[in-house]
Amino acid sequence: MDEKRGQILDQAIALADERGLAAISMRSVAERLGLSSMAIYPYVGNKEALLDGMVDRLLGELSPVAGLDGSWQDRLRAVAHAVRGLARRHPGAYQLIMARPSGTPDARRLDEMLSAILREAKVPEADVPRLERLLSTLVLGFAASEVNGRFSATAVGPDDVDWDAEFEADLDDGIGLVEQVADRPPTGDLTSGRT
Amino acid sequence: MDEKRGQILDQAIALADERGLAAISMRSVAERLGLSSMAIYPYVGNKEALLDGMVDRLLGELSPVAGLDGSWQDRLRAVAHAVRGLARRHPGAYQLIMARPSGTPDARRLDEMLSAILREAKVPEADVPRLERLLSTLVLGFAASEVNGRFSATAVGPDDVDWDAEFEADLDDGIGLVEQVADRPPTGDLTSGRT
DNA sequence: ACCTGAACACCGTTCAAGT
DNA sequence: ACCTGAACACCGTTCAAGT
Repeated sequence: MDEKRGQILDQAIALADERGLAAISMRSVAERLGLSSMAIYPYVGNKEALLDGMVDRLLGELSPVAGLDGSWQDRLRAVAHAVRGLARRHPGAYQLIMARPSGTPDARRLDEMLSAILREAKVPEADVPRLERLLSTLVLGFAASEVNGRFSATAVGPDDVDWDAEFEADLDDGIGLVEQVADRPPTGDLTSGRT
Repeated sequence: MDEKRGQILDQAIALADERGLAAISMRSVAERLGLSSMAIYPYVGNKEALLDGMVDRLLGELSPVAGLDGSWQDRLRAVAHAVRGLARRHPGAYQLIMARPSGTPDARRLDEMLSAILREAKVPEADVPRLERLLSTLVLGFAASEVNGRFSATAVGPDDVDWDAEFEADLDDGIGLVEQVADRPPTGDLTSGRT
């Protein structure tokens, strides 16, 4: 059953958020469902596939934001806020998204949302894929850093950082960057190989 | 001895690059040095500390770029190229840098280089820490993505991406973003708490 | 001072077996 | 069809012991 697979992934994500990624084992996840470790193999394949499944399930939480309308700036803000919310709801599991590339439909949805936004911003077509990668690095990276503390080592002195304000300022700068590229002759096609 | 610790870390990094991060175990690293697993504990502490030590050792490879002169644009390019080179020399070990925050002296050097560059670019002092975090996310994130294939799932169709050209274009946009902030009234101080 | 080896409580995964 | 339990080759780490 596909529903059982979903339950397993949800419990794995909950366990990662509660006890950290290191607490994830085939045994611990199965135990959370009252099963022996071997009982979950038919549903998730193996541990690697379990982790990939968790990533995909997390990205699925972003789909509500796919159907929004409004200006491209508003939609970019909405996507970025959705990613940040995902990271905060899932502080343990989120870093899997940065660590594991994923080519599933749910994973592509984020890319497509960003590409659509860039096209509406009149970014030259040749720059869209590159800027899409740059933006997603920025959005995913900001959320990851806020959550996993890469920046806490960096943070200056004893002051705390106002992450809400920093997030909005970064978003403004990201929008400025997109506008800058849109108002400029295209960089040239960066793909190689036969078209 | 501190020299022995260095040898252990170097062998651990080499092993990660050759066989992947999953191949790193206290036993496998020790075996590479002809030792039993327990023999390396006095030098590296435990496995977590071993991984942190690897991160710090990797970041140490960036120090040659700290003493460069030239325009801030040239120096930003040099830092970014150095990070990218590090990722390409160490495709297996590099992702530890993204995954593990580090507060050691070698880790701070990169932050300080970027902050110095931003100040020379006349970025308002209140924006320096934020932009420093944004830039390092961009630089580290780009290198990580190129190396670990997060983007290969994203890449459009059957075409290959010219990463060299994309890297330079991203660098241009990053410089444009810095100039944009430098030519603007400051966003206001984003740190909270008593000064 | 530096290293080894046995031991313990874990892993992921295979396989044969149970209902 | 779905699940269990024993087993195997691994882990990280502790501890007592060797030189």
